[in-house]
Amino acid sequence: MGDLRRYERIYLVVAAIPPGRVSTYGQVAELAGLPGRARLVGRALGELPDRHPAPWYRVVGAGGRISPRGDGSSADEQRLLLEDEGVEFSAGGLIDLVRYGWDG
DNA sequence: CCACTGACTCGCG
DNA sequence: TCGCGAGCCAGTG
Repeated sequence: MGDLRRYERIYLVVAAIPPGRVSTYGQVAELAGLPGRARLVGRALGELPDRHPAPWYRVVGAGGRISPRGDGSSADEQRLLLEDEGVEFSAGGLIDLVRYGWDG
C-alpha cells in the first residue's frame, strides 16, 4: 500500500504554497518535475494522512474549481479552510486564479 | 498481463 | 455553458 515517500516531491511543492494562495493539480505536478501527471497529484493528496503538515487544501482543480471527492465531505472543509485564509469564492464556487493563484 | 478506476486537463461540438 | 472523448498513469483485483 502507500509508501508516502514515493510522493515526497509532490508534498514538497504543496508545502511551499503560501497561505492565502492556491495552486492546481497540474501546476503542482509540473513544479514537482512530473509534467502531465495531475492525476498523480490527486492520488498523492488522497493518501495524505490528516496529520501530515502539507496544506492539501491549497490545491484545487483547473480554473480554480474545487474537485469533488468521493464522499464530498472534505471538499466543504477545503472551502472553509481557504476562506479562513482570506481566499474568496465567486458565486459559482470558483477561485480567481489570477488573484489567488500561486505566482498568478 | 488485462481491465477498471480516479482529489486531472484540454479540446471539440 | 455543458458534456464527452482522449490523453494521462499508478493502484487494485
